Amino acid sequence: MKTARRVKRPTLKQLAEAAGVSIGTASNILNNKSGLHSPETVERVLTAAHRLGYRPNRVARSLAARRTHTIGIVMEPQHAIFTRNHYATAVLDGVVEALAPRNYHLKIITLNDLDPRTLWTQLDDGTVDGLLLIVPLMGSPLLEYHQHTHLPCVVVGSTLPKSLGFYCVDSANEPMMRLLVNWLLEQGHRRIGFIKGPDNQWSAHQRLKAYIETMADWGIEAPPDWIAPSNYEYSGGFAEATQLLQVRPRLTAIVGSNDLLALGALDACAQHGVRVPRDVSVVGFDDIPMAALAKPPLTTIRNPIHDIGYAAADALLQQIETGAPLQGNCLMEGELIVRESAAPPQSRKA
Amino acid sequence: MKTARRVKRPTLKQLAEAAGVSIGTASNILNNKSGLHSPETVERVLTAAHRLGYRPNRVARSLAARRTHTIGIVMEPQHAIFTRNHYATAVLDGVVEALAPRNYHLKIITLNDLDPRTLWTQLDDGTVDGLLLIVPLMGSPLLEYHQHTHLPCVVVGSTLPKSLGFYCVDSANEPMMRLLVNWLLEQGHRRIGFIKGPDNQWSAHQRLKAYIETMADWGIEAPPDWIAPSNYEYSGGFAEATQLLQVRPRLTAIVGSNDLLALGALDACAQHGVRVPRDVSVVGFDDIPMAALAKPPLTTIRNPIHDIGYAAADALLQQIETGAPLQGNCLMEGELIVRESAAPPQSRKA
DNA sequence: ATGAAAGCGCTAACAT
DNA sequence: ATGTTAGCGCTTTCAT
Repeated sequence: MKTARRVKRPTLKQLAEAAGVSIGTASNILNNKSGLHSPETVERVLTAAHRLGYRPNRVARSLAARRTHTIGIVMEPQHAIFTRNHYATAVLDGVVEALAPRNYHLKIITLNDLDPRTLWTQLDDGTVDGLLLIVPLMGSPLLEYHQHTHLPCVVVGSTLPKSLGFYCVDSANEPMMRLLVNWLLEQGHRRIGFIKGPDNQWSAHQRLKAYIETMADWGIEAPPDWIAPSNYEYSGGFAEATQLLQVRPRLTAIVGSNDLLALGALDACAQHGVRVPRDVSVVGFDDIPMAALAKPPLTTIRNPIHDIGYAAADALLQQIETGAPLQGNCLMEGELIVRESAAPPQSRKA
Repeated sequence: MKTARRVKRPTLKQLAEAAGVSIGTASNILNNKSGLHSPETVERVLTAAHRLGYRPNRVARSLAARRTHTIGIVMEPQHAIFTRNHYATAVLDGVVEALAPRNYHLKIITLNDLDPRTLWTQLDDGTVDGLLLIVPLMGSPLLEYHQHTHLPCVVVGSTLPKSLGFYCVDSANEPMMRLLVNWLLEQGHRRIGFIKGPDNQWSAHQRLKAYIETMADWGIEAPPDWIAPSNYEYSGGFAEATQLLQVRPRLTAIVGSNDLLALGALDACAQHGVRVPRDVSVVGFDDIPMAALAKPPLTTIRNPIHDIGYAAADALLQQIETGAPLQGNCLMEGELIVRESAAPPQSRKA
């Protein structure tokens, strides 16, 4: 029975000694910069590494190479709860998927607050090669990014004004919302209500704009009481739909500008004895997992969030590795998912 | 207009020079090891740091101090999809919450596979001070942990056999399932079916055991066809409930050993015209967000997953900082959440 | 109270 | 093809 205690992990130096080569040679071989090395030397080093149980110290490597092979993902503090943030969770999945095969690592950066005195020290601390900013909000200190750091950066889930200088990967909010509203109009709906997301999110404004413009395309000017400002949450959808149900003459359809809002609207309808889709159609935006399980199953637009996360990570790595800043934005579309919560409006027996 | 380009971030050395102190002094002051330093020196260093925009390089600090202030969270490869893994997501939230105020950082470690040749090099690479193992499975190479590394470690979501030598933070699966089944029995149910989780998860065995024993306490020996092996997923619940609905004489209640199974069961009932809870009661385990929104809302047990994540991170940090291995396990309970998917059995008009 | 100096474990440029 | 050496930016003794 061996009682040898390996107090410390072997270092490259020890490995080199054990293999009878120089430390530089050992380093090269372990980093696959061979082809320049005799097969037997390679063999000797690899064998010794295995025998000693050598494991490279990535921290030392990062310091010397000035590359950490790690990226950070940054959220607004109030959004940093994954169980209540399907968007961030799905982005995370996409990022993880993009990183794994490229052997990059991922750091979740959780900010307690966005105090500008400490913010940039936390973000730019040498531990990451680049940053993914998840749905930065209007007015966020994060938008001053380029004044404070030169770390490569990609914005996810907000399509920012060009002037801010970020490369953004996001849903094509306007085309997608147009598609959705257009479809409702084609189904025969004219009196369509809209529950809007929070004022500090770009996507909320973009989706609302698309709704208004699409209605206008059909010659309809939506009055203020058809548009309910809310917050992208179930409870908001429930509350606002309750209001929209009071509009007279009645609305025949309600657009939740995300699925959570629509799900809340669905339950508000059920609670008030309004049948969906017979009395009113309800549609959402995102196609979160719960949408398909709703009663009735929710008609919505698939938001390719996972792919957005993947593409964003991909773009960031490219920027890190080429050093070239990315141009323009990447806006991804998603198709309409027709389920059972929407149908052509019934002619009503008044 | 300044056109100065800061090509490189200032280093501690430059800061020290600028402040006219030695590098060691500057280091001490920045790390709040003052009290040993004259106020004016402190002042000079801090001012210089601010003026230069000095930001400590955490990588260098980690190398020198041999502490990274980072922990890693490790999942089985097939579970590393957060959008399909509410458990891991909720644990993540708890961990994030525990880490933030302590100024620890978090690395998500995504393994493509558990190949033992590369596994430990990936886990023990010097970038983390400790590891959180999320729901390791029976037979997983991760269980050989202590043979391969001495990194501090805490297991989350699996209560492992003592012999494996891990400190585990987990739900108190047996007491909680006992509570649930007991309640059903108290409601008058006797013919209670059970949908079991996957064979490679300890929790599945523990929950089943509690079901069987609680039934036995009431003098009931559940026959094999009351127990449906499945996989903790919605689709499994749907399929197995469909089978359980065929059992004759009829079951009056079905226990999904997690909420997803119960949700599937709920929909299977709806699909087959079986009314819940009138014809059959359905209960779950976990209280995931969807449970409350189900139709009817699901009666279940609250699984304090977030708190488990928090406690696990807390335990790990303690172990890292004291160096003392933790003793025993930490099993957390959760209360019964009575909603509308379960009711006393109806006497049936045959 | 402050400074000097020796690493931490590795990469990369250069020399041979 | 291999060895030597100078850092990477910081912490931490040990002197003073």
